[in-house]
Amino acid sequence: MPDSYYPEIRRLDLFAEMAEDQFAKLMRGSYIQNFPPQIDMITEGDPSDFLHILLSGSVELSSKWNNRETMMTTVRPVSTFILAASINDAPYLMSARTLEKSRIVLIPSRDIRAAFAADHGFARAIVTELAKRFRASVRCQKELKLRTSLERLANYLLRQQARQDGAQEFELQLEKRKLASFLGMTPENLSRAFKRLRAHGVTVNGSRIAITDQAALVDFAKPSPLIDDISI
Amino acid sequence: MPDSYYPEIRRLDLFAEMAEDQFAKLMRGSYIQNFPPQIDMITEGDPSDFLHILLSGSVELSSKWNNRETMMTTVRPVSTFILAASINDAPYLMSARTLEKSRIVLIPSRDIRAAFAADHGFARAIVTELAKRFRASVRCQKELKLRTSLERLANYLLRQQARQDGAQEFELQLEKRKLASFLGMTPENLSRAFKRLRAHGVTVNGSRIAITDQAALVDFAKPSPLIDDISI
DNA sequence: TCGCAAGCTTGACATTTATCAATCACTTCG
DNA sequence: CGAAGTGATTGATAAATGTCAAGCTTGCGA
Repeated sequence: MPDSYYPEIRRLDLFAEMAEDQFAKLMRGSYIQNFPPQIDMITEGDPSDFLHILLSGSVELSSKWNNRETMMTTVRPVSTFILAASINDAPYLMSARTLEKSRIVLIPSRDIRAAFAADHGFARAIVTELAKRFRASVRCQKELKLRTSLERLANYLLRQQARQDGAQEFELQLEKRKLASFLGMTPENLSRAFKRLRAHGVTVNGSRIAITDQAALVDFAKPSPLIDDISI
Repeated sequence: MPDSYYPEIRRLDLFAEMAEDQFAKLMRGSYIQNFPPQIDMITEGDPSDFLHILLSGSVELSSKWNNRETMMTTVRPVSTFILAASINDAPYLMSARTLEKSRIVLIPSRDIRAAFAADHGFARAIVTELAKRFRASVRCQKELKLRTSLERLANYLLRQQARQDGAQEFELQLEKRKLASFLGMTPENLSRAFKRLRAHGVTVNGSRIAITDQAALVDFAKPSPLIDDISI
């Protein structure tokens, strides 16, 4: 892999504390690949030979069962994915598909495990990262079990707003059909949910969302730090 | 904590590879407590000062939002819980309550983090454990999003059967109301679901389950290793 | 033994969500 | 420009799930 990508990757929490020589060694064994949009990169159930790092573009992780499919999460740069499978040398639990043209670094899982053994800063970073992701996953479960789809949408909008600097208006980062799948509902139901949120201060125009009555939306959504606050 | 408990704890994957002196040090700073049934030990949102190890009894982890409550999981001996919060020094995402009289070891989170830094075998065990739990959580999410409540129940029964050596008859390990909450449904709905499973080879008598037509149940439940197989 | 409490079940009904079909809006491309 | 395709919306309907109230078991203690 060309050295020019090193700094970008180095900036990730996962690699920030790693010793220089270890990092260089890890990078030397890695590949960089460019994928066009809508390419299936990973199929759930396959063995996990590489840790993936998304440098640019976007990737969705999804799962299937019995002819049904659901989007689990979207990955945005710069971020790793499939860390847990890679660490435990276990099969992927989710499939990955590019949404846009994407540049992706592939680090052999074997090298990751070796670096973990050799570099304590890296080991600590992996633990922190894994613990964070585990907690994110628990939050998702809580949301699915405790909230209706309308409440999930309302809280999703508040989270998106916060991510986009709290602006009153912002763009959805996902196609609506993908958003519906992510929230665990059908596109039709999402469409109706948007309509129902008008009564709680939300105006929709295509992919543009305006929160016209913040207080009303918050009052309805009842966001909780223990579900919605990604920083803890 | 009395030395007599050491071997039991030592047998956990988490501590198996730890150096003897590190392990002894960790244990010296720990407490052991006995809790009666139905005691709230941990409230979600509180800071996580201890890693907990359940030696005997059983504990349920649950979460609340907006006056609704759901059971997330039950912990059975010997097993740790709240590892991720403890590692990341973050607030608990779930509450813990004893189901039965329980004996629990409390290890200060600070000591866990110190041991992690000092003992590489322990660090590796923590990563393996966290990755395993993360994957279990992802599987739960997949199940919630991809399966109806009837399908979740059918697969739950197959998993329980496998855990109890594949016997044709076995006992539910949970009160039905708790099972309903765990599966993300109401007790009434669970009751009706059991009835509907009669058509797929399941007979229920109180908490005793008999799978009278294994093939029919499997055909309906369509268990998948990527959701149901806890060993990968 | 009786009676009560807790959990479970059942029925009737309401709400939520999904499905199917049709239409609309918008983009792409010949 | 106009046709075709894709995604979004809408309406009608069905299925899944929740709610409420009542009745049913069961086990325990007075």
